[in-house]
Amino acid sequence: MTDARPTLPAWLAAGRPEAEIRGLMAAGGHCHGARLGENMAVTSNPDDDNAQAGPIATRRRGAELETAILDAAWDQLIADGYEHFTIDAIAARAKTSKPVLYRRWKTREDLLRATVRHRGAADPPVLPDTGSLRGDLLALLATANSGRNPLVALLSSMVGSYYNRSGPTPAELRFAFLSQRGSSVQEVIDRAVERGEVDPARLTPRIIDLPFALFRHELMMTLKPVPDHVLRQIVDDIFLPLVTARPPAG
Amino acid sequence: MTDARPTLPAWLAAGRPEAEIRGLMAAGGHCHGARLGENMAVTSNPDDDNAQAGPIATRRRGAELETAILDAAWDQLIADGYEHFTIDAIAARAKTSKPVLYRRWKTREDLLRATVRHRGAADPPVLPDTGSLRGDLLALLATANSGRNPLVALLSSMVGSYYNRSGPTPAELRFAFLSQRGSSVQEVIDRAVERGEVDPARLTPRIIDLPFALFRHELMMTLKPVPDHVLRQIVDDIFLPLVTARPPAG
DNA sequence: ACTTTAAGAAACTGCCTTGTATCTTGACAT
DNA sequence: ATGTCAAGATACAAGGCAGTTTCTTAAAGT
Repeated sequence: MTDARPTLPAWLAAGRPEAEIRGLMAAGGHCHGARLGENMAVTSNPDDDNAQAGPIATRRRGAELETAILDAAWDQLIADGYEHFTIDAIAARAKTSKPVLYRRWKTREDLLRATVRHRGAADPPVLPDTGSLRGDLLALLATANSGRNPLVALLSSMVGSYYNRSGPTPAELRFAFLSQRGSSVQEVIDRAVERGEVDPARLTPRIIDLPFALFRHELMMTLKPVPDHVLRQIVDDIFLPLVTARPPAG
Repeated sequence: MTDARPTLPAWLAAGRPEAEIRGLMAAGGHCHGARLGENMAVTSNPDDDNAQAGPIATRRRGAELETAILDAAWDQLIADGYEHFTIDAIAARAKTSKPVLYRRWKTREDLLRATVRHRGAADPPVLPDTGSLRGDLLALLATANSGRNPLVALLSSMVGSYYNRSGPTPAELRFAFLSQRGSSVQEVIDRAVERGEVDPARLTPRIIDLPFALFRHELMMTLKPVPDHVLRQIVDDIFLPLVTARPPAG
C-alpha cells in the first residue's frame, strides 16, 4: 500500500470553487507540480506565444497571493484530508512553490492554523426572516447544513484516515462505543418511568439520547472535562423539563 | 522544527495503566526502541542472570500478545496523537517488533481500526442507582466524564496536531467559526421575543446554543449532511418546547 | 531606465516511516 | 527429545516530506 487517497464525501468539498482561476492564467494548463522535467521558465523564448495559447506568465504578489494560498490550503485539507496536507501539495494546488509558503509561515502547522483562521473569517452568514422562530431556525440550520460548514469539514478531514472508504464502517466510530452505553440511559429512564417521574409520551429516541449528545458535544468542543455545573445545566435546564410530566401547554 | 511532541491533556491518558506490565518481564528495563546499538539478544550468554535481575526472557503468543499490542496501540494513540501512531512506536510500546504487527494487520490503518474496535469493546458501563432520574443521569455523566471517554480521546488525538501547546488557542477551533454565527441565532431569537413567541425567562446561553449544538453533534457523529427530519426534530421536539411561553408546570 | 523586492523553479539534505526479508530462539505439542 | 511454528531482533530498500538554498525573472517603485 503506497497511496490510498481518502477523498472525503463530496458534499464537504462544496463551497469553494477550486480557489479562483487566477487572473491572466491562460486555459492551457502550465500545471506544475507534475514534474515537467526541464527548466521551462520563460527564458526569453519567443516560441511561447505561437504554441497554441501559450501561458502568458503572470505573477501574483502580496495579499492576493496569500489568500490564494490559504484558499488552496483549505481546498487541499478538505479534498485529501490532513494526511495529505503537505507543503508540496498545497504549493502545487496554489500554483506556486514551496519557498513562497515558507517565507510566510515557519512550519506546516502554522500554515494549518492560518488556514483555519482564514476560512473562519470568510462566509458572513445570512439572516433569514420567515416571520416565525421555527421558520427562521430551520432556515439557519438548512444554511449551515448545505455543505460549507467549516468546523465539521475540519474535523472530518482530521479524522479522515480513520473512516476512509473501504474501511469497516464510517459510523463505526460512534457505534463501537455507544452501543452498550445507550442501554444504560435507557435503563435509567425506564426505571424513572416506573416511578412515575417522567411522561413516557415525551420520550423519543432523540430525546433519550439528548443528555449524552450534549455531553459529547461539549467534550468535543472544548476537549476538556465538562465542568459539573454544565452537567447540571444539561440535566436540570434542558433534559428534565422536557421529559417531566406536566400539564399540557396552554 | 524536527519533532514537537503533541502530548495531549493528561486527563485523556487516564484509564489505561500503560498496558500491563507483562508477565515475567523484570523491572530493570530492557527498553528497546531506544536504539541499543548492539545485538543484545540472549545468545546463550550466562551473564544475564547475575547482572542485577537480568530480564528473564518470556514470550507472549496468540491472543495474549494481540491484546497487548492493541492496548499499546491505543496508549500510543492517546499519548502522542495520531501523528505518532507509527508501527515502530507501537511495536516498541508493546515490547515486540514490527513483523509481529505486520503478520496480523496488513497496513497501519487496519491496525488503527482494530485498535479502536478493541478499545470500544472494553469498559462495560456501570449502572448507578441513586433513586432519582436526576441523580442517575448525573452519575452516568460523571462516569463518562471521568477521563476515560474513548470517543473523545480518539477525536482529540486526531485533531491533536492542530491544537498543540503553544498554538494560538485550543478553543480557537470552535471560536473562529462560531463567533459570528452565534449572533445570528441571537438575532433570530430576539425577534421571536419581540413577537411574544418565546418566554424570555427560559432563555439561557446554553439553551440559545442548543439547536446548533445538536446540529453540530449530529454532523460530527455521522459526518454526513443532517436529514431534514432531524432538523425538524431538533427544532420541534426539543428547542421550541423548551422556550415557548406556557403556563408554569404543576 | 534602473533598482529593489519578492515570486517561482529546482535541487538537495536529512529524517522518518512503511513494508519486507532474514535469521535466531523461545513456546508448545507429540 | 524433538519438530514445528511463531516471536522477536535486525537490517534494508524505497519513498515521502519538512525545511533550506540557490538562482532566475517578473512586478512594483523611483
